[in-house]
Amino acid sequence: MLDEGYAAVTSRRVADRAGVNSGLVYYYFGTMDELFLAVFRRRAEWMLERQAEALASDQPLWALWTVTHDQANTALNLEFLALGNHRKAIMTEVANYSRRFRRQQLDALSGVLEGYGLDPQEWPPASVILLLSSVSRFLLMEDSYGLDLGHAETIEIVERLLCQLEGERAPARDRD
Amino acid sequence: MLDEGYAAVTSRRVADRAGVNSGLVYYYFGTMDELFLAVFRRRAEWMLERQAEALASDQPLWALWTVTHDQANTALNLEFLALGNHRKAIMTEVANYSRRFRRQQLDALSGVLEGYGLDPQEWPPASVILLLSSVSRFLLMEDSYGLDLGHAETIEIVERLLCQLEGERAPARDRD
DNA sequence: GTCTATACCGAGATAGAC
DNA sequence: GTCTATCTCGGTATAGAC
Repeated sequence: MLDEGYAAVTSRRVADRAGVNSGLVYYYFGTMDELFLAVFRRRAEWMLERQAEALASDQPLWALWTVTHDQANTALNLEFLALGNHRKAIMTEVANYSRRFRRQQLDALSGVLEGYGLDPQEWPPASVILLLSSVSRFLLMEDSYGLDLGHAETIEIVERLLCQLEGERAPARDRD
Repeated sequence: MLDEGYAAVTSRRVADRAGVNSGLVYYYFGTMDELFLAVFRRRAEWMLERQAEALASDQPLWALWTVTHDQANTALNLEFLALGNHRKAIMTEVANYSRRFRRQQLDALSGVLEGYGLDPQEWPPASVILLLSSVSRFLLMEDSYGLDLGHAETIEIVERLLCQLEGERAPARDRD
């Protein structure tokens, strides 16, 4: 899916990769759509856990920034989004999980941001999260086709703001 | 392409829609990839012109914000991006045009932003453009699957900043 | 549960009549 | 230039042996 796009994911190739016959795909999943949904749900659940861990750190903003800034996730999400564009069931699932991600971020950060002295009137937590997420995703998207004009400076700006709010980023323990 | 995704665009269906035989697609374009490239290039050229007009206005930031905030473009771009993900020629063309778009924005806005009193050290023009573009795109992407949590507040923030830099948005003449 | 075999469809692409 | 006809391939999905 990452290398060749969702259209390249066929029952035959999946079965080949798994070392079984293509009939088994239908035995276990029913249709290809169900297979895509199963993959999506497993990934999404795993990412929700990862995000929950990140948000539970003592520097939740830095952690969110780090966890969002993950190339593989962005590329795959894009693929699922494009897939959802013309498969209703998948679109619905993408929407549901997106809401859960956003909710989780909001629940974890609303109090924290106020604690940092941010006026929720002027800088609503939902907006701070949205701004952080969108910059991160957009840069990664551009990276994917080799466009990085202005990226370094922009990352610097974001991280400067994070520093002001949350202090220096603590040294990573197991971040790549 | 918008309704059903790029995979649904086949030589037969294109020919049907045009009221001709599918062989003609190959007569005129050679391969389906060439057809996609032709569509992409024509659209991109048109959008470059639209962007140039926007940037030439007396409120170029507002104009850029408006022109970027266009649903149809975002959805189609996503589709081409996904298509490019596994067709090298298309990926290359997406990259080239993205660079031209960014260049055009930079050339038009660098001076303007400095004129607004923005310190280019603290707020490099490339970053301001990147921030504006990424928020706009991200919100539209979320809109496409019905997620709008925090959107209104975020748009308000962006437009508040635009106001500070460029004054009230002038009443539209022929915006949508 | 896993396989082989196969039905069926529609894709990309080409040949050749007109 | 436009058509019909057709080749070849690979997709989804199912039936039925083991």
